[in-house]
Amino acid sequence: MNIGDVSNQTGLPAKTIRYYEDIGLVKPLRDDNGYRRFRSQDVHKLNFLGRARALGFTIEDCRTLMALYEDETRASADVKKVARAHMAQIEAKIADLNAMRDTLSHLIDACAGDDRPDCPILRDLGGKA
Amino acid sequence: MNIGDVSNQTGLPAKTIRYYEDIGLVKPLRDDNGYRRFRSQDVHKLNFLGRARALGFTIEDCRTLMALYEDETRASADVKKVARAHMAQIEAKIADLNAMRDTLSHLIDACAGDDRPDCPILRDLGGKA
DNA sequence: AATGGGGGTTCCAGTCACGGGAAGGTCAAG
DNA sequence: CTTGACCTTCCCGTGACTGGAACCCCCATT
Repeated sequence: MNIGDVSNQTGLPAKTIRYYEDIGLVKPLRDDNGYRRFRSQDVHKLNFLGRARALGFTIEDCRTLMALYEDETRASADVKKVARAHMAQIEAKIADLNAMRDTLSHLIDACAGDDRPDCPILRDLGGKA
Repeated sequence: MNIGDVSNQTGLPAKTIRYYEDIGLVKPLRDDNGYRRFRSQDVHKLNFLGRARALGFTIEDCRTLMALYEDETRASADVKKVARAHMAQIEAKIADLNAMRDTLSHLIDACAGDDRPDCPILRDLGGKA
């Protein structure tokens, strides 16, 4: 398979696939004309990566998870540890965003949103709370 | 005031303050020795920027908000529009993260987390759902 | 044989909002 | 006079790509 077919099958842009090769996540073969030739195991790996990225894992996490995936003697505890650390990050991010949203929500509600200049949002940002 | 004092007063790193000057958000004066000299209005602007950034506004949003802040003839509707657009982004992000967290949460719960290799997390990533 | 179009390739630059660190000038205190 | 804490500019790196230029390859049509 050429990169275009793989892109269609996995939903990953060709650019992204090349990037993943660059950083050593996949190692497709090469045809005589220089084209990448992807085996089914490469496609499988790329699907794995796509799903892991969709769950928000960093590339380095993906590298770790791939290694565990391919290691028959892994301990599921190691996988769980990575997943838990990642979930903690996500929850922290959600908490930050919720705080922002709550503040913004109050300010937006308090703002008339008409053609007059008076605005609680700018008052707050200006520090005259 | 020199940059260090401003950094202490605003809580912004000196690097950030220099960066904000670079991109034209503040325009401190200069002393003969080349040091930046910040007037109170500069400090005020930087505090504004710090608060806007803490609410997650992009630098370009900050630029817009600053311009509105300094425009006596603004319409609060314009401010509200920027804030609403930003809040929509935040809510979209929160929704994404919540979806990730829910999926991760299920997978983590299903994973034994012991020394055996069997792992639902990897099974899911591998596509054998 | 030339051409056109739709593949593919590499490499370079840009994104966003800074942070790290080097190399060097300035200033007040001991 | 030297130390140490400031300040300056400049350039590189971050994460995970994306866009674009310049070029090669292959098949089909004129």
